[in-house]
Amino acid sequence: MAIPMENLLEGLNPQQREAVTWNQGSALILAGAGSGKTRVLTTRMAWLMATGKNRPEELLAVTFTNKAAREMMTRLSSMGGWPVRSLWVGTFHGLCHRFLRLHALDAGLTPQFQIIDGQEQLAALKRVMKALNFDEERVNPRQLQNFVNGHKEQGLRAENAVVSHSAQRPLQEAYLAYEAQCQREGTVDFAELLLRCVELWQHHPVLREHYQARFKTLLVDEFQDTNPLQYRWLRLLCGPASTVFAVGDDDQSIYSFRGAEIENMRHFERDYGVTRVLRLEQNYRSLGTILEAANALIQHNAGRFGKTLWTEGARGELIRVYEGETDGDEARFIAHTVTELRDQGGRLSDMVLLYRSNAQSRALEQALFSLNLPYRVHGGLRFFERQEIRHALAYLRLAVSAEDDAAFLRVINFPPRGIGARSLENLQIEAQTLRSSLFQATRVSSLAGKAGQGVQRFLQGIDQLAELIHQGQDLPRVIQAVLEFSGLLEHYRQDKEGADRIANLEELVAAAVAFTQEEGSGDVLSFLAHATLETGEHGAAPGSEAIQMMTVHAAKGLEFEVVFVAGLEDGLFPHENALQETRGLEEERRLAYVALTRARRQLYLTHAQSRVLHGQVRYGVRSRFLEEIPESLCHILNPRVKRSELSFGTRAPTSVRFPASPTESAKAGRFHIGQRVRHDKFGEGVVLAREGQGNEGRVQVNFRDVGMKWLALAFARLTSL
DNA sequence: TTGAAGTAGATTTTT
DNA sequence: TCTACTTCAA
Repeated sequence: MAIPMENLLEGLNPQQREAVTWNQGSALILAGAGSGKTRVLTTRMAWLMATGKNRPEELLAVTFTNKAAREMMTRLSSMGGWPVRSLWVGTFHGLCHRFLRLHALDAGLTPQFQIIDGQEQLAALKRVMKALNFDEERVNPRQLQNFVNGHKEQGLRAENAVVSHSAQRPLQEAYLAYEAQCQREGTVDFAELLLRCVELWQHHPVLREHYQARFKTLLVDEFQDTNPLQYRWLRLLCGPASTVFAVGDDDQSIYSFRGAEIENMRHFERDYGVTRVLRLEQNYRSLGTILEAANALIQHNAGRFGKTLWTEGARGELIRVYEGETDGDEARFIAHTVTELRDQGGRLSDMVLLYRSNAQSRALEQALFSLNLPYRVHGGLRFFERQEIRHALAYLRLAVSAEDDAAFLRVINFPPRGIGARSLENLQIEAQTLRSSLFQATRVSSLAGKAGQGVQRFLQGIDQLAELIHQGQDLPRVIQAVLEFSGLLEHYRQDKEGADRIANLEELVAAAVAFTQEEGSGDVLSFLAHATLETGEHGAAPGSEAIQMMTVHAAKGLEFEVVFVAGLEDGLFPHENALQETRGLEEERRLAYVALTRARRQLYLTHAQSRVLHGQVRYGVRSRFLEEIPESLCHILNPRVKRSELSFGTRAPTSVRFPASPTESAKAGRFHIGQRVRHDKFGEGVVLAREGQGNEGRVQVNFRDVGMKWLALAFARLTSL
């Protein structure tokens, strides 16, 4: 044993210790925010192994994110000398993928099956609709996607779909056709990974019993986020002699729109004979006042398991509440405060700016920018989601599986080879009569002769690629070959803005090198799965000194010294779509609870009297969630002053305190925000926003005559007035 | 094949 | 009001 037992349990509080050493069957651990949940989970695994209760191969731990899975692995390996790499620790999707690769044929899949992400799924559904001659007016592709995923998350195939209105008939029909199309093309979407796995075990009792006997302990992280399909998955995998160790927090359930059901926690109690729920309530993250506020807020929800966070630490400062006059004012307040905190020695990377919806980031970014504060917005495109990367990988996919029409369509005319919509239509017809894939149809079609060498070269290139893969050529070299023959590099070299894309393509080769080293093999299929399943972190680059900006959803699981929550108005947060029913409102409240509990030391809650939304000025009321936090915990920064009492005439106090003054924003460069400028063609205007550095960036200018324009500084002839 | 022009849709999104 | 996407003309 790598670590003696005493050391393993050392430093755990009594509740954590009880959870770790639980010995009475399945357990449900109610783990509050910042209560050391991951530590308990990993120590539990280590304890099971150290006591000889389980051998490593008898454990299976499942999480929702790759990050969480990695964190568990890292902690485990720091705890001792177990063969961590051989452990079954991963995301639901990652583990399902593993099972399905092992038993592809039994699951009714081609061994070359490819995983598609949400975007590719949407594209696939649009193709289905086209094939069925469905009007995008009548059936909305997004709605169809929700229909499909919603059903899959409930474990329902198209044939069993719930069709309550006649308007849903077409949706079911499309779902049915989509299933067939995926089967034909050898693609599997995210929900399908789970569903196939469940069906695999249902249809193959021998397999199911094998795994049931093998995995003695199943550990589940973030249990409150499981959907019915995942619940069933777990139920099937858990054998008569196995136990489940489920860790979750009903108060942090914020993904019901993705099919998650908190009720699963109640079902769990019932189905797994849980007699006592263990609670981790001691919080190691936040100061007392912050916890008090969070506790008070969440108490307004009904039907909770119930828990109260507490800390041995100090109470800390009061929560600062600021009411802006406008959203711009709110943003300037935050930017000013950030500056102050930084000047007092605070680190920007210890601060986060949270909001309910991405649309809010704009105004906030503008304010930060004009004070020259570096910021980092989370939630943009991730590495493997970039267009050029998708293209490159599509070539790879096509080489692996000629049936993959989605991949074919992505690359047949990119870079352009003169294959227009017309030729594609003909191809499609040809493929249909031949009952073959588009790629195969291309081989025999007249198009190959007519449209000339481009297509010939394309066909040959894919064949050669397939040959390289067949020979076992190493992955980076295969990708290099893709880049060369496809013409992607050449294409982006012609493109004015292609430099970044070329850099990313080179990065792809680097990623392949890294992957090959980590995995110890350069299997193309594994790499493609990796690309879809692990879309690449888009978190702040480590070491970058910038304030982070993200939605509250994205902040779950993270913590920061200082947290700003902006836009606390009814209609925004809680969001208006959720105001109707209690369930929705309660989820919004949990979301607010998540937001508050991200803070270690300082918490700022802000809102605005008016804000511009969808181009219209909206007058908001302060969020009910603010009212639910005891006033005694708050320091209201701007006690309401009646306009008539002001000596500034019509100006409100807030706009006096936080002006977007030129002196502050001038630092932003030659064209600072608020700067009046002239353009040869557009006339006079005012700079409203700016992106990028120096001459590389672009500015948004509101021209008196022609309105708003974004102008690249490198090209636009702008003169300051 | 590109660009302009028009139009729907605008919460959150671990995989 | 903005943007992302489709449609239409050249």
